[in-house]
Amino acid sequence: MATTRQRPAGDTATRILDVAERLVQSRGFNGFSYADIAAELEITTASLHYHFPGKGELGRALIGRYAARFSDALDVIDDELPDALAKLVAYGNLYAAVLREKRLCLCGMLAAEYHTLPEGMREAVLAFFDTNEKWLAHVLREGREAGALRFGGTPEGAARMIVGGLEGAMLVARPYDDVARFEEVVQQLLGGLTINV
Amino acid sequence: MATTRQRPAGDTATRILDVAERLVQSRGFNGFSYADIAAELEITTASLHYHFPGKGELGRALIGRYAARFSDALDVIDDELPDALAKLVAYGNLYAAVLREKRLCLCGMLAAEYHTLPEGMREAVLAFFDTNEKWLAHVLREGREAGALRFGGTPEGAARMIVGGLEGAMLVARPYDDVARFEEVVQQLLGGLTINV
DNA sequence: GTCTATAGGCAGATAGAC
DNA sequence: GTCTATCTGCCTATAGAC
Repeated sequence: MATTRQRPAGDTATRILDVAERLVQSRGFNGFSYADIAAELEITTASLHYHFPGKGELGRALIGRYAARFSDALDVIDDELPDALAKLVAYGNLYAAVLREKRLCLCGMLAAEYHTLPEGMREAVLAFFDTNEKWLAHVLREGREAGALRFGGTPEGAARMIVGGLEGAMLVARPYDDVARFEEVVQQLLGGLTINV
Repeated sequence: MATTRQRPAGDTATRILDVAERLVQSRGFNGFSYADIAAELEITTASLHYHFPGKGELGRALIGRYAARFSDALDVIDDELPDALAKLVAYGNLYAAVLREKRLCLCGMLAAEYHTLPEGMREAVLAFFDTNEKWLAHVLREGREAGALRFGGTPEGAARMIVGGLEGAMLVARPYDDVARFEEVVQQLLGGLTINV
C-alpha cells in the first residue's frame, strides 16, 4: 500500500485507456466520444485532452497497448504449450475471452472502420495482423512438419484463414450474444487442420 | 426511352440508397452523414429527409434492399448450378465482387457497429445472416449426401464457418487492398470441404 | 419534391485559472 | 493534472416557401 489509490485501478492515463478500449471494442472508433469516457471516469474532457491530445493519439495508444498484450500472450503460449494443435486452441481461446465480454477484437473492429481512421492508426492495425499471421504460420509449419497438422496450401495461407475465420466468427456471433456459436466455428475450423478427420 | 432521365440512373430514392449503400459499406453506418449523400447527389439534406425521415429508416431500407438482392443471387445460383461445390464457389464470388469494389458486406459492417444501431436495423441484420446460413446448410447437407462434400459436424456448423470465414476474410483483406488475399482464404476454406484433400 | 433557413445538440479541441 | 469556459464546426432534423 505504497500509493494512495482512487476508486478504479491504475493511473489516469491507464484508466482512460481501459474505458476507451472497451468503448472501441463494443461500439467502434466512430461510435464513442471523449464525453463518454469523461462521464464514466467523472473527469472533464479537457483532462482527457491533457493525457491524449487528440482522438488519433488515443487510438494509436490503444492499438499499441493491445498489440503488446497480445504479443505477450503469444509468448506465453509458446513457452507453455509444446504441440501445435494445443497452441492453436489456446490462440482461439484468446479470441473467445474477448467475445465473452461482448467485445470484438480491437483491430477487427478498427479494420471495419479502416478508411475513416486517422493516419497512424491504420499502419498499426496492419502490423497487428502481420504479427498474428506470422506467428500462426510458424506454428502451422512446425505442426505440419511434425505430422501433427494437415492442410493444403502454404502455412501463410492457412494462417490467414485462421485469422479471418476467428475475426469473422466473432463479428457474426456477437450480435447473437452467443459464445457457443463462436466456439462451434473454431472447432470446425481447427478440426479441418488435424490429421484425424 | 419512356422516361426523362437525370444524370444518374433511377429515381431519387434509388439514387440515395445507392450512395448510402456505398458509404455504409466503405465507411460504416457511423462514418457518414446525410450531408455526404446530399453533396454527392447535389441535393439538400432536407430533400433526403423527405425520402427517408431519419437515418434509421434509411438504414432499414438499405438492409432490406441488400438482403433481397442477395436472396435473388442465391436463387440464381440454385437455378444455374447443379453441384454443391460449384454453388459454394459461386457464393464466395458474391463476396469477392463486393470486396473488389473496396467494400465490406453491408451486414458484416453493420454487425461490427451492431450495438450502436437504431432499433429495427438490428433484427434485419440477424435475419440476413439467418437466411445465408440456412441456404448454406442446405447446400452443404445435399453436397455431403451426394458424396461431393466432406466435413465433420453439422451442416449448420459448417455453414456458420463459411459465413464467418468469408466475412472475416473480407474484413482483414480490405485494409491490405488485396483481393488475392481473400481468394486465397476462400480456396483454403472450401478446399477443406472437398472430398479430395 | 426540392429548396432556404434554422433549430438544438453534440463533436473534438483549446485557453487559461487553480 | 484538473478544472471552467468557450469556440467552431458538424450532426440530425424540422418549418415553411416555392
